[in-house]
Amino acid sequence: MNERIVDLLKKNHLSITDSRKKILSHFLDSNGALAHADIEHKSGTEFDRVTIYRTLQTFVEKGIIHTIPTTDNSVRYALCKDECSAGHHHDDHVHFMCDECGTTYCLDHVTVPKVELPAGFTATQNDLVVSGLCNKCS
Amino acid sequence: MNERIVDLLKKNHLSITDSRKKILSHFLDSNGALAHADIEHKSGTEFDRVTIYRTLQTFVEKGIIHTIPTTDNSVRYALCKDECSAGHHHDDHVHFMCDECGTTYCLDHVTVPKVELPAGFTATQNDLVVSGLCNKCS
DNA sequence: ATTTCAATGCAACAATGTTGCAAAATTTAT
DNA sequence: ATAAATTTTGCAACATTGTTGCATTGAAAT
Repeated sequence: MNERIVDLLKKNHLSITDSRKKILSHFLDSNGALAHADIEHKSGTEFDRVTIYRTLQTFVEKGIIHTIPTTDNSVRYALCKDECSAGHHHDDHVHFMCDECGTTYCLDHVTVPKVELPAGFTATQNDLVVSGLCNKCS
Repeated sequence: MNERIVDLLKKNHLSITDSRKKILSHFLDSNGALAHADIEHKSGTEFDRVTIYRTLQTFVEKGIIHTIPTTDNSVRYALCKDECSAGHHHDDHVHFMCDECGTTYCLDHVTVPKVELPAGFTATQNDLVVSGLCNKCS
């Protein structure tokens, strides 16, 4: 587990620091997506708020995590699949937000169907946000 | 134009006030979606910030406008189609965000294809967020 | 081990959103 | 049309969220 984290950081030419290792492990531990506040609570007073912001920013830039569009417009992050972190070619994501418990799931196996766009519009990324009840709440 | 606004407010049992009329007209004037900040700028110092927040909240509750999930997690609002404002049965939306100019378009005529969900998951709403270049920026 | 460079913590700030309450405006009833 | 009842607004104060500059600390390279 710890090796995987260190590898991920090395591969992206990032210094291996406590905060980065801890924050990455939070993502690996949780099956869902995390908001900044979640990480702040999980970490207690271990790290400065600013450090968490900057770490998340760095991870997004490196393609380790990605932001998720949500219906309640709260900022959430989730681990990228390998293909995503490799380059900066964005790919499509399907996410499920539970209206009851608020958990956000990444449905990686579901493919986003391509949609027809009006003339002159070109798409580089498709995000499908499905909301409803998850398997635990229904 | 003004009649349509008054009708819309009356239909939803809302008092007809300057701020509501003005904010609604901003939505009718713009083809895209608006953020709170957009409305604040368009309105100048005419209304208090709090009034704008509360007006938008009210409109969302009444189903006059809806929030849009965005990739940059900024809160945006757009007018609902009639079917949407009628009841509170959410329906599916397709939105397009231009990476260049940031304009958000509601693509009402595009239908969201249903996706297969894992067992135990039930969907009540599907939002598809497509990003790329709009017809003006490509 | 020492230098070099990157990352952190702190403080201060900016933006965004919320709440309570009195004043003003709108609607309803007389 | 006027007065009472209700809703909406503006103000103030506050809470949350996110950003920036800079000195200090820690990691990496020589």
